[in-house]
Amino acid sequence: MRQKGNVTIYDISKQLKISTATVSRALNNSDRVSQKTRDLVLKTAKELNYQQNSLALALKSGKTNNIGVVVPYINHSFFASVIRGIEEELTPVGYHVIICQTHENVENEAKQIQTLLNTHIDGIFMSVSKTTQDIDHITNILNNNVPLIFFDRKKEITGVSSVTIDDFQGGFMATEHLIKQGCKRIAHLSGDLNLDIYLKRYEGYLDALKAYNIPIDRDLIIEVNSKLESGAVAVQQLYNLPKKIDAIFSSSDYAALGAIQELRAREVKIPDEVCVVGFSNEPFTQYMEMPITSVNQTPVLMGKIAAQVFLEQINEKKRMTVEKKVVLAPELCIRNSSNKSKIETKKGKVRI
Amino acid sequence: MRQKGNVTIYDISKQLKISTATVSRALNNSDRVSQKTRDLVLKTAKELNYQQNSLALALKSGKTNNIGVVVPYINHSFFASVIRGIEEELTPVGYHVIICQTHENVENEAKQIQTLLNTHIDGIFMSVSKTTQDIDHITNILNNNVPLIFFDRKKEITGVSSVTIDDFQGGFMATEHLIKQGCKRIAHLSGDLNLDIYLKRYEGYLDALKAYNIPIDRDLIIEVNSKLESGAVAVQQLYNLPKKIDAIFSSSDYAALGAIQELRAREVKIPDEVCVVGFSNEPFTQYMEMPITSVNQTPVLMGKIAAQVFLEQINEKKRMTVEKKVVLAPELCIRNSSNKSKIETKKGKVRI
DNA sequence: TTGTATGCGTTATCAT
DNA sequence: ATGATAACGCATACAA
Repeated sequence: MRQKGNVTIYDISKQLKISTATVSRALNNSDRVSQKTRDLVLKTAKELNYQQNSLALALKSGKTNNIGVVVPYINHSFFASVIRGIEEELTPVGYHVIICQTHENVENEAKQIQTLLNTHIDGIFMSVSKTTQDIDHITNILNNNVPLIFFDRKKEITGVSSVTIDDFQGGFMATEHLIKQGCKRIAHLSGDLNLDIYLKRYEGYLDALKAYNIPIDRDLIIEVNSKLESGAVAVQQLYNLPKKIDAIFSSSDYAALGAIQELRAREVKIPDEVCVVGFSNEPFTQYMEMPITSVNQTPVLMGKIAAQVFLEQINEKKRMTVEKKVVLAPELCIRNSSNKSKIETKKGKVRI
Repeated sequence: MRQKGNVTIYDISKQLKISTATVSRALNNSDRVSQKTRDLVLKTAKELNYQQNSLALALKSGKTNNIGVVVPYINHSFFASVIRGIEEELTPVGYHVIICQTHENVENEAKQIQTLLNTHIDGIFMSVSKTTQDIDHITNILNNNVPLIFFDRKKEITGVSSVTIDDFQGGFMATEHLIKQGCKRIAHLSGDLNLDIYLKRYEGYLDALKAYNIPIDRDLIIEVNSKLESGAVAVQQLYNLPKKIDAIFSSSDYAALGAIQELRAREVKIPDEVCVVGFSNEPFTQYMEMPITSVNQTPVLMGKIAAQVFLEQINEKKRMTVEKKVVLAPELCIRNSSNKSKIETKKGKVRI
């Protein structure tokens, strides 16, 4: 008794007086059906408007054609753009993208992963939460034999592929740019150094200073969060120092903006007296009256590459562990907040 | 032969030497099991780390606990925030959120809906694409007996619930605010008037002018798209008119920003000579050096309400058609671009 | 209170 | 080339 009116291979087999097995074979382009029956099946399938029931297929094959994406917040510009990239790459090949938020909380992260595994997704893309130290819930993904791809924020786990940008290079490029603008006392607003991305940007900053023989002054390095206020507070702190700064490289666009607001309140001329560079290329950086120089992480591309890595991985999966680390080139978008001499956007180099 | 190592109710039944039916009943809190067996089942289920196979359940019940969200672009601030709201409301009750993009293209929209229906989602949330005229692919959702909730951009279809903001009120509030600032020649940058939301904002604008006995000047009404350039072009056009304007109400924040840039290029003082109000409360509006007054659509709330409407709907579903239209109150965020006299944010009223 | 048997829609194995 | 049937894991109508 068909209640939902959905037509199945059984309906086709009944109408054609053949077995469901033959119908299935015809539908799946098996070479073990005569051309004649195949045509007949295809024809009546179209007539009856047959749609394969993906649920039955999923139960049988264990493959749902769903993938999960786990991020801190889905409406943060960066993550939303990565997800866009993933969707655009995976939808055309038949996948559906399930999104989950962790709110930067490990417990949520673990719970989301658990429910994803329970619905038998075919893969998980994730950017770990800031509070994630313990990784049992992540290795659990691998134990379930589900492909895992990190993007941006990752943990070092063997057998897990990742797509990130070269944060070191980003930090280096930003700092080098400031140096070439003639800046000598360059402050750095770093993020939480327990997170790899912020550590790398910080190291890039240090390395650029060394490369140009500029002494490192620990007083100029301040840890902030990604809030406007903390950028403002940092500037206050910097202006309590005896010697003035002439540039700020911030690991966060929001902190950079807060810093700019505080500088302006102190009537400091930007970029003439102080140049400012942010990180992430948040949409607002380009819309300001004084657009903010920032490092573009090319999030949509990052999502697309992550999707491609996933597709490669499930194809190659012949009982062997595949691990691929893609490192995208950051792109320095030079804007008025640091541009004394009208230079153009600089691109870094890709490493794979 | 368990290949995936996944434990099933069969494993439990075998170990306990009882039937799978009893195990199933115990697991589902049926009252037709003795307390003793129930405890035993629950205990061994925990020991064996039993996880219900949601795929089998889905095949059996026809309910997947997945819902689909169809939007033009997932990384546009407004849509991303609505999705966030949906996720936060639905995840706690066991749903997964699948996202799909249409790129403002009807064919994509139809295709996305089709594949969603094919995976048997339990509901669809959507904001229609700008190019959508024909709605057969949308009514098709209802034919499949799948609950549909519109948010923001909707079509008039009986039996379909929707959550929107009161765009008319938003347009009215914005215009009234400008009038109270002393503005008399208020231009309006409208969006595509085929879309309901833009039409309503436009009507709110007209109504406010009438209410305050300000003559309507057709020359001051210009249709733009949501790009910066079109806002700038509109200003050029407005400044070709013999009489000067003293305010702009734009249905788009982007057009408003473009207008501001052009005004500034012409050295027009904002807000003293011209006040500007946008719509959508895009993040950048508050981060500018001169923050832009805008109408907040409270997108996260919109998503949460939409989710709640969905949950009500599937509960009440006793063969009757449920249709609920929720209209949220817009919130005028008054900022420097229109604030000659330091007023605070105004809230509208909710209609249900 | 518990067990047996069936169906959800498909594919795969084995037989014919 | 085609058919019969088991299996995927679960819930439930019906029996006992």
